[in-house]
Amino acid sequence: MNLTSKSRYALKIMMDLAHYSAPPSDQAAAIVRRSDIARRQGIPTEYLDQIMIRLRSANLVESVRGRSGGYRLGRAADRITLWDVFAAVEDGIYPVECVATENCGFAPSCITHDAWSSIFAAMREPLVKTTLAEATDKWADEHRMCPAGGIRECRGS
Amino acid sequence: MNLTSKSRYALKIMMDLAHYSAPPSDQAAAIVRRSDIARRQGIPTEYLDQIMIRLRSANLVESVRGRSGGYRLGRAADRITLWDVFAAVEDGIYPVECVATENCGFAPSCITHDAWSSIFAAMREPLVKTTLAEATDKWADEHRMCPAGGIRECRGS
DNA sequence: TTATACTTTACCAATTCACTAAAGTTTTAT
DNA sequence: ATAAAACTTTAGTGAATTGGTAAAGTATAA
Repeated sequence: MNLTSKSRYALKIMMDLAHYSAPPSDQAAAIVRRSDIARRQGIPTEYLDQIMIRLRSANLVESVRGRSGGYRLGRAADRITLWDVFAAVEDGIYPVECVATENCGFAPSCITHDAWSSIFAAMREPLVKTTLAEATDKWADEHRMCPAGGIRECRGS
Repeated sequence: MNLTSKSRYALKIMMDLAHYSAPPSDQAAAIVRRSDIARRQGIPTEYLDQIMIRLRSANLVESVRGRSGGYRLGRAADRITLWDVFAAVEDGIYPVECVATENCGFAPSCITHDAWSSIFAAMREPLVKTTLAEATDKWADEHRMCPAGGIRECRGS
């Protein structure tokens, strides 16, 4: 399904942001420094920069420049799907070329074209239905973390 | 999801076999020549050979040697899933490394590991549930073809 | 015994991937 | 102002993978 390390890193970035920039109550989301994201998630800073550009172009993150700048989510985590994230950083997501092109096969009609269309739709569905909030909350639950607290204070046994 | 042209060709091959070697009633499945498959599906013969080796190792096809040799399905088309086909020709199917390895992320625990496991399972499901027979029948229905007749005689308008 | 077909191993050019590098630009704290 | 910290943009590159060729060999039926 063409998912590269950009998707792998992008999900880490978005989940990190969802967790560490979550507004405590009704305040604005906190700004997270890119160096903190890179350190926590083990992403080379220069490579993270490139991924951030794509996430920003898709309005999935907002950047704040300047001395105390950083990133925050572009909109609420429950309005961002996993598909949004992957589509933002990949150049095209499809299991095979057959899905990406209209005229994919042998004349007059490709025996597998319809099958690939169905496969693609079925594989895409869970990505469209799962939100960043769901993924992050599930992780936080399993690791018994306080959303606003950070890792150190409240790791489960 | 790591699907290469081997999967693309493999599905064509298996659907071609399912269609052209379907036993008319209770007879044995017909043998289909590799050159016919290659021609109909537009696959370089030498490359088709390599794919056939993998399909044969997985018992998805049987080969018959000799002058009037060729291939037939290894078992009934309704007992072959699309996942079987792709798993046979790919070296490993997973959206990202996170799924393939136990220790994928940053210590002490990867924030995205569980999410990727869920994603993988959800994307795999439709492939496991769809059989070659379903895919082929659907195509034959839409193109109004007689399973035993071949393309020429009965193409729909 | 020969034509036809399948099998196996080896090889390679082109592309893509994942990342590095370096020279900027922008903004804020002081 | 001005320096520090952070983000932006454009190039480049080594390694790995992909998609396909090539060639020599093996097996079987007519």
